[in-house]
Amino acid sequence: MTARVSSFDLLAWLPDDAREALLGAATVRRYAPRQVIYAQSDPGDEMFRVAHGSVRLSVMQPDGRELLYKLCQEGDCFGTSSVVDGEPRPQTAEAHENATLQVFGKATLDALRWRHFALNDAMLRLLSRHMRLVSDYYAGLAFDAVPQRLAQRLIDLVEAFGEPAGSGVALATPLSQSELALMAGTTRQSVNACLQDFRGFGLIATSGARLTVTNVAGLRAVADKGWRLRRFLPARNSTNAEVMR
Amino acid sequence: MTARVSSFDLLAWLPDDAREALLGAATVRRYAPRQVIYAQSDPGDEMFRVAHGSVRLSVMQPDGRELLYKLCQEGDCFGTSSVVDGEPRPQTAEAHENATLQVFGKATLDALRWRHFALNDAMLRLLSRHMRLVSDYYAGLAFDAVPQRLAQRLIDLVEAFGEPAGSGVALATPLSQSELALMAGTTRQSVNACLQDFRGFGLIATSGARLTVTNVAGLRAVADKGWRLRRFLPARNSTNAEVMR
DNA sequence: GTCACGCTGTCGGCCAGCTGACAGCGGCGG
DNA sequence: CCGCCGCTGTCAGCTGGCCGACAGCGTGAC
Repeated sequence: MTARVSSFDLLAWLPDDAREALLGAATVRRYAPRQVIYAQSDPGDEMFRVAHGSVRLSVMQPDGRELLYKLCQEGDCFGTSSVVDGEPRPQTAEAHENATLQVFGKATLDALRWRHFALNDAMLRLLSRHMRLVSDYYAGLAFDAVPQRLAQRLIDLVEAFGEPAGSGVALATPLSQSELALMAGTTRQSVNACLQDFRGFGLIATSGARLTVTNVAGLRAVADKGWRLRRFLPARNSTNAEVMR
Repeated sequence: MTARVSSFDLLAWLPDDAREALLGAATVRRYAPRQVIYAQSDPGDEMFRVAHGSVRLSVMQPDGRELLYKLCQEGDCFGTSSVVDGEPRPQTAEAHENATLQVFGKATLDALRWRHFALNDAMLRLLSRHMRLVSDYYAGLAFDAVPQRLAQRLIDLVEAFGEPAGSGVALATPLSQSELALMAGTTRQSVNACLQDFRGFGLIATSGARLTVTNVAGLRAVADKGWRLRRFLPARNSTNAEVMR
């Protein structure tokens, strides 16, 4: 499940003329942090692209629990499924930081797909990628333990929002432990325990909501091979030490 | 999570001329039960449609655990993502019963998408549906308890493979409890306990591997509202009784 | 200053479901 | 007929992680 598919930028896969046609047809909208772009199970026939800022994609369970499965960065497109199949929105999208979005209506997209055939390929590819993302993500939820999932989320985050800083990679976006919990599909308390642990092994450093990853390779090892919370370890830690090597 | 999307039949969404063009371009292959059509992480550029029989789609975890997330019935198409994005197969496909498949190569599909524009729409829709299926499925894994998941899987199964029989709907496909466990993402033992329980409440009847659902509405109530295994109930069962009403 | 609020850090209790183990049972091959 | 194999049925024991609770801390409003 480590095969992360990076880019969700429809425009990047288009030849120049098609890209320009799309950009010309786009409406631009701005959103404030936490402002809802669309809500799960709403009808909808617009696709979005993040021009600036970041957007949270989350699914809400009937019982009220929430899963934050993707933080979109600049270039990422979302909201494609409902445009394509006319079914309700499968997820909620809201602005994370201040966000500027390009909006494409279904009618526009359909028309442009006729004029620029490459748009068909690009949209197929986009859906396919999104599916891989979702299934990798959920498979992790079902099969990996909390520390692994959390490590994986941190890796995803530094890949998308990391910026070099001193002894490691700092996250450009501040994230509370509760938000991390939503991403990893666990509770704040468990996230806290894990982060303590990661810090203890020198994988990350924190100062407030500011998080820096100091050992990406180590984190990746945790995400791949597993890890046990110190809380649950018998005595002098063995397994974790050898994971780190 | 109850919004099941039923059909995955690309051909059903096409106008006659496009459908016939596709059928004309298809190769036909036959597979014996348990024969592998393609394996997860293989490269691949063919899409398949079940002409006859049934096909298991499963994902294998690095640790060897397996999840059987869809049993394809006649008409269902699969293997689309790799055709579209050229990435490795995200799942393993193998014949469940004897199966006859129509095979469509990437080159064929690309060419036909030019000549029959509707094929673009149909493929987009297919991917979108598949994504919804996968995410609903996994979300259930992450959020629902074992009895709910199992009930949901049984409902899916009767919808796809049910045939009226006496006092209920019988499954045309015999399924072992281990296979049900793979579908529900749990263990054989838990499946066993659940089935006992369901039987005790008159939701299902079994004779060997032959399974009959006698109360679909009741099962749906379990899938939606929850349920506790009798094993874990305090004393005289309260919650379950009221779920049944 | 101080109050409120949201965050981090910590702990004990609890429980669903996984693990491993074993018994019984039916069908099939030799 | 016997032995094997894969299936169902059952149980005791264990454990990862959820839940509720509470303390401390920093920041911003008034």
